[in-house]
Amino acid sequence: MTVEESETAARMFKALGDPVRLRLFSAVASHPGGEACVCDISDVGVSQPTVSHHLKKLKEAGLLLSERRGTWVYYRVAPSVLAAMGQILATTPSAA
Amino acid sequence: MTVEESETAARMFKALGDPVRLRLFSAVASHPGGEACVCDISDVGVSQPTVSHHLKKLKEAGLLLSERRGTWVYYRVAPSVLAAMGQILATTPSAA
DNA sequence: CGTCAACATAGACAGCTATCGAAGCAGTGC
DNA sequence: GCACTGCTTCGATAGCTGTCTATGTTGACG
Repeated sequence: MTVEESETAARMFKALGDPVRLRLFSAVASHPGGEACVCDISDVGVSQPTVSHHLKKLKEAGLLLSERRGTWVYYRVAPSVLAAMGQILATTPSAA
Repeated sequence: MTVEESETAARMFKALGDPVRLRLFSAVASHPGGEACVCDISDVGVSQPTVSHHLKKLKEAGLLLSERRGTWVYYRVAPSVLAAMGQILATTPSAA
């Protein structure tokens, strides 16, 4: 594992290394249609600006994408992340 | 995803959310025999006390186990983590 | 144009964290 | 018992982070 690889992967792990962000990511990933607007998932126990802050971090880490449609902003899991999950399932020998 | 679940999982992600720790974990996991002594993996670009500090964090997160044998201390991936990996491979539908 | 709702940004602050050098502890071997 | 090696712990410090309140921005609707 190279230094560069470890830094990219660590950035993603780090983004998921907060309970609030993990619940937000999980909520987006498991939402019907594969996407959710902020108002759908902002009931995680912190204030609205804090939710926005965490979603920004998840976006910066490359885990989520956002798109504005009218008044609402919709978030969905980045395709590259889904691809990475598929990659893991395809390349892992049997069960570690 | 419950609050409790998210906190446990986030603790593990957070532990892997540092490039140095990720390389250490990777080095242990990919080492012949499934275990490695500190001297085998401590070439990650930081001082030796810092390596020890990171290994402690990985142990506290439940990702690694350590065992002293004579002068050396050996680290290996925790069985529960290996089991969790197997679980993911077994329960994930196809490719996310 | 004015108002309202949905999100984002700015600024501040307490708490955590990664890192180091120095010192301590545990075994080995002479 | 003494010195040496491998690793951990201690103490200090600079930098990051999660949270809040207050304020901006963007679009919808009369």
